[in-house]
Amino acid sequence: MEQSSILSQLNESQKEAVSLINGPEMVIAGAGSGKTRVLTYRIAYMLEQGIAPWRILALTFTNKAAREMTERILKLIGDQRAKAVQMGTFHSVFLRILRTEADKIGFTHFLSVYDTDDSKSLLRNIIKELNLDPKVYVVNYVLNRISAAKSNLLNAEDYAQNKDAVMYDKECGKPLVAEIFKRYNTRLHSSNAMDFDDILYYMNALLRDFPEMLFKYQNRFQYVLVDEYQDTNFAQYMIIKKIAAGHHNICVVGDDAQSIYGFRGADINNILNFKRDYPEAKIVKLEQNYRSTQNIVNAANAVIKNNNKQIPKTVWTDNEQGTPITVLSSSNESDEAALVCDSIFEIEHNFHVNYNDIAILYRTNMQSRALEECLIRKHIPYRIYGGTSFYARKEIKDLLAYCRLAINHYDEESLRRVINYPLRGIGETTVEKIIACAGEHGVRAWDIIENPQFFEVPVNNPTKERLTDFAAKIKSFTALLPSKDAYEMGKHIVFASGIIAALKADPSEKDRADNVEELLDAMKDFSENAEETTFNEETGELIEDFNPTLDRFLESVALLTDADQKEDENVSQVKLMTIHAAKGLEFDYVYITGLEENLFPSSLSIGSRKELEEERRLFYVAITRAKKVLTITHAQTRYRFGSLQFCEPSRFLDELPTSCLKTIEKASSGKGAFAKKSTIENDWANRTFEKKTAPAKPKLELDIAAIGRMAKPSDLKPETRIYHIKFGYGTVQRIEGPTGDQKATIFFDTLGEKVLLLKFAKLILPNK
DNA sequence: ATGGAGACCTTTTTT
DNA sequence: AGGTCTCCAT
Repeated sequence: MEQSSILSQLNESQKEAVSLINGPEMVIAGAGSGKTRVLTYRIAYMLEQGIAPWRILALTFTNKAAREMTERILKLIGDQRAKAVQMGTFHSVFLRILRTEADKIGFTHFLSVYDTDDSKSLLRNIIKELNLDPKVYVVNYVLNRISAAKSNLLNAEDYAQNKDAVMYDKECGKPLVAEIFKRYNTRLHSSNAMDFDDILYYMNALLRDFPEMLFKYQNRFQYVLVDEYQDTNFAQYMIIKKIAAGHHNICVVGDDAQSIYGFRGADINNILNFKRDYPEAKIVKLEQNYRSTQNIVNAANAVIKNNNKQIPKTVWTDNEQGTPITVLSSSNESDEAALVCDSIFEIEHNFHVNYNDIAILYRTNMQSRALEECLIRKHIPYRIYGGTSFYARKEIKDLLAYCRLAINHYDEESLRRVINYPLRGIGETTVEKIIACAGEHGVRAWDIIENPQFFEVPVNNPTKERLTDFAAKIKSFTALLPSKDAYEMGKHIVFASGIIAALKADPSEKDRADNVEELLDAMKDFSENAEETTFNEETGELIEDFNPTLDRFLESVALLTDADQKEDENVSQVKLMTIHAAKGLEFDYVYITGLEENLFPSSLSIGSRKELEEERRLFYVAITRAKKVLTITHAQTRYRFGSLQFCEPSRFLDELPTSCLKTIEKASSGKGAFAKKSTIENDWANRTFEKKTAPAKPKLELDIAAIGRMAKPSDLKPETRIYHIKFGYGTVQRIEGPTGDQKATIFFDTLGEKVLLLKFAKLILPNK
């Protein structure tokens, strides 16, 4: 065969991974080895070989990854056919299919997707209805159990039959989880709704129970590609297996060393056992790292070596040695934040590094607070990814609930959400009566609301009238759906529902009103710009026609993840995110913070080897995000649950090879280099920077931690007892002056009155 | 009904 | 510590 121009841009193993398009193949792609490149080139190559785009199913973990890949393929082959590749997340591709085939599994095309909040809210209601103690039946526990079951393809009946599951719940003192599960599923079903896990569960059920469906989709998807295969769970594994059984053209790409979603049911064995599932499978290893310096690659390798279970591979790089990794020790989290911010300030100032090329990573979202405070203080632009997402906000959920309800009247969670918002005199008691009444009659809450007279709900007549009024309003929205696009609908609903009036009536709700506006903007953008390429299944003809209807907007929004947020390339901001959120990304400069025992590795993982190995993989992922410079920090104390905790440096620090590190002062005693009292000086900062950062003074700061914590201006009021390193204990007399330049008058026990500038004075708030 | 004070709980990680 | 939830007073 003639050498394809696509293949000529690849190294030998990449070429191998791309060009073997028939038969099963597993690509083990080490960090930074060009995994995305292989996937996109492979698809481009397939298209070039004449494979019809709609025969290709490519599954990713984020919409963003899918979008980027489509764009890259488009660029590679310069052909609109790229858009017709069935590329998307597991959830979005399968949801689309389930909508098409909804009647087969007892749903309608307009089914709702419950997000985690909706699921929790429904569970809370069920627990209440069963008169169970919500302190015993903790929603998170119940949801986790149900989610894990569904991810393993167990439905409520299977669960109730499963001795291990039932036994486990009994031992936890929660014997009725199976019963809650059953009711939860019944309610989801009668609400014409699915939760996230249902999308996978029902997709598998569709293929399992309907041979014609299996045939249809096996035939449609003759080539299956799966990205991040190490993070697939059992349900995903089974679906892929079923579809791929048709043509055996399955290509999975992943890295067992980067499997970090075990807690969510991802099973690393899916990748470890691929060869067993497909004995004829070709295994290709991508081991050359193009991303990072040698120091970083070596450090990552040394860390991951401590894990037992893995596919043997040697990641190496031709890149330069690079800057050694710096490990910084700080006395507490604000000190840690200050070290990071100072360092960022310096590199920006001295090397004109774009803030976009800098990322601060952490194990848990809560760690972002101290960092954020410091970034604000130092005027460093930043953006935090994750945390409460836009679409989880109350006002946004309210508006979306109206939208969902207009499309799917049976959506009980949406109904509950807005039936009395804005207030229309339908209280909690009435809602509960409706739900109870619906249960008795075996109908939906909506049926009752539409006709409260008929079902004899025990509420008074004015209330009944309010119910029918509400139903009429929703139906009036529904009537507009066929003729209006998402934006027109959104605009109409915002006004007609009274949401905007309610928000505008209260000046303190200004932010919320703005957020609603923002959602409308998103709807507008969707209505004007969304496009989609579909195809005629018989003729393979491309159809570019797209109707930006409200249901399509909701669909696009329901499965969004934080990673999917649009990037604004024009702004320059330091990025803050959890390590999980950073997977698949890369940055020139990376700061990994909070390398402390019980935080990273998390206290919840320390108990088992398996979970500890997952934490180590997480550390591996974190290290390998860095292209040029990696800085790792840990704090000696940290506030947790409102009280000061002493923190041992993470065991992972000891796994970093000294040859990759900057300077190490060996501790005179103790096991590892990072035994409590040792510090690593940031002499990298001293050498390169004109303006030195104040060197850390660990001894002094340890003392601070022992006495109390650094006082914030807001802590200081007259009568407050404080401690000053030089002047000793004293009592605050008064605080005066403008914020940021305040003066404190303090009466010291031994020295008498002194006036100190808060900006400079290191005042400590002693522990009681 | 509305709001405020106090209890209480949080912490992995997220599709 | 800080946010959410609950219960009590208005």
